[in-house]
Amino acid sequence: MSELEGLEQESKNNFVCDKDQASSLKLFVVLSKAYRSLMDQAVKDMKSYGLSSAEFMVLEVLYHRNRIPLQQIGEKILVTSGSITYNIDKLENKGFMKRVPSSEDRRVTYAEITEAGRELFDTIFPLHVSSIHALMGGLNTGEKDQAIDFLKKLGKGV
Amino acid sequence: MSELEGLEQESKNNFVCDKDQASSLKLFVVLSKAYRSLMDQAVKDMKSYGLSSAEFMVLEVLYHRNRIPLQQIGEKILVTSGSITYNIDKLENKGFMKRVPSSEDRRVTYAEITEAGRELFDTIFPLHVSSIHALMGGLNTGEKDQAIDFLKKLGKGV
DNA sequence: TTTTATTATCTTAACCTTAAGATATTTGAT
DNA sequence: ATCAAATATCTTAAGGTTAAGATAATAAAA
Repeated sequence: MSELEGLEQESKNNFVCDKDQASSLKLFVVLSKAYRSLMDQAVKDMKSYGLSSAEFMVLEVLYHRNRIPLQQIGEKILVTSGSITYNIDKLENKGFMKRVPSSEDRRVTYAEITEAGRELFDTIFPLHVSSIHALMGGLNTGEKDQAIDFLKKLGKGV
Repeated sequence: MSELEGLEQESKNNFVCDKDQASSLKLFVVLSKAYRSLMDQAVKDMKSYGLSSAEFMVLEVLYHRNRIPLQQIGEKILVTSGSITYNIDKLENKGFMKRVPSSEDRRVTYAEITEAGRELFDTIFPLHVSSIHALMGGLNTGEKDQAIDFLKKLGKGV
């Protein structure tokens, strides 16, 4: 299939931005691409354990906190209450956690990891970490530390 | 609301990974957070022009290519054909682009930017660039260049 | 030439997220 | 003690993405 059919022309764009802006834009594009390709792989890894990325993150929180109000999970992983309800329902149906009503504050429901959930996570977390580590193979340790530093600054700058 | 109700305990986690893995994981977390907070702001900016981020990206491609097969847009911005159909429909309804059937290959439909689309993008692209530039204020120019280098390596490492 | 494989677009259903708002409970102010 | 504001969870509807597959057209192979 030929791609030239008469009218095509490359770059009518006559907007030129200064060098600083250009490098900011480039950074944004490169960051997006890196994030997407890494996250795609990470998601595949989590799916291979039978968990969506949101479920994985919730379970990770529960693994470290054992019992925590639903609300606080949403704050930690930055999703809305609707999404928490949805994902907690799924994890509860799978038997990896259960809801426990608070006796102190009847508005509150705790999420509590079950033995099955803990066993699952004991198994998959090391696998996941080593999968992430492999993804980061493009940088050596010193570069990673610098990259961490830059990305922290970027995140805060917003 | 007290957060301690009897059974809580911090970190039952007894999995310890080596230092390299730990810094890979940290990098992944920091990258995710930076991406999300930057992208949240960028999306707000695009919404302020009346475009979703996907619509913005499609229009950006069209602005530079003028006319391009639908398929190739999906390849450029990494979305599936279903998503292209959805977003092209919206842009076409808004009058910013139109479908043009190829006369050479009847399977192919070109997306072609309209004058209205070009005018819109002439207006909003400089605004968007300066908005992105502001978001990147956490790093100076040299740091940006280094960050770009690292992120390229990371993206390729996958 | 006929068949087979590939390609481009569109359709549909499922999934996941958010925003808005409903309900119930608790806290704080008067 | 009462009323208003704040908080936690859930519900619903809408937006947007993907995966799978339907359809049609072209290219390649037998």
